[in-house]
Amino acid sequence: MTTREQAAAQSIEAFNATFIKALTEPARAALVRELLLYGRLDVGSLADKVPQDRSVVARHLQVLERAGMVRSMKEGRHTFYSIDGDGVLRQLEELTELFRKLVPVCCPTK
Amino acid sequence: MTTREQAAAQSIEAFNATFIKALTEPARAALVRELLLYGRLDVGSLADKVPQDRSVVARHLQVLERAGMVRSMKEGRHTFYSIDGDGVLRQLEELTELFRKLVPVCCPTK
DNA sequence: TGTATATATGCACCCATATGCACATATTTA
DNA sequence: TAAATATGTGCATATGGGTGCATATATACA
Repeated sequence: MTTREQAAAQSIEAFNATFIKALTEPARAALVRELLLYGRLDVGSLADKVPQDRSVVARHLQVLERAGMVRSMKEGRHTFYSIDGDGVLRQLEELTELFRKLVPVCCPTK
Repeated sequence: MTTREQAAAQSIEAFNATFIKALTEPARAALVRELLLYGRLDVGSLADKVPQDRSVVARHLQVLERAGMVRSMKEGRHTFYSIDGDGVLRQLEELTELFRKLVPVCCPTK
């Protein structure tokens, strides 16, 4: 496998990252926005701020958590969610660093 | 508008960026992969390498171009596409830098 | 000119997934 | 224990967007 093939494979894998896909749904982006604003909310409070049903909100939050965008903390009957700032930043930095190395190999400016 | 509200608005806008959404479609990712491998191809050559119809490939390339992922160059009846490596890297760096500033404001680690 | 080639667009179809309801599960409180 | 509250899950439906066909547009060549 050539360097170029490796680079192509790596970058595709990186761009396919779950954490990027999670944000391409407007409803999920709206939830992220509320969490950025308020820092920490439970499912019900979030559901009050968006048009979707509580069950839908709960499922979107699960997707965001699997994607590493948010963390959850159970407290009694409530589940509080908050943005995983460090986690997101780390993923963004890795993606940027990878692509920084790839550009000279894959797609040099003529 | 508070600093926090500004930060939330900025980051949502950034994550909603077209260039991120463009890559979450497998067919488009496959086209990017071919372009990373071969550097520069016209629509027909790309269509030969993927299962989709030529019309579909043409449309995906339009999306990728609007997203700043690829550049196009018309030469006669051919349209050649190539990865906009510097453009992609710049967008990734801006996104990372923005979020780096946002984390202390929006979502500090407890 | 006329024909062939390359790409782009209008349109209808289909599929993945977002959605909401009903219900299940879990926890608190009277 | 019973009732109320908070969240999660099964299931049927709706919807957005990817898909291919037919066609339009543009360029090259005879």
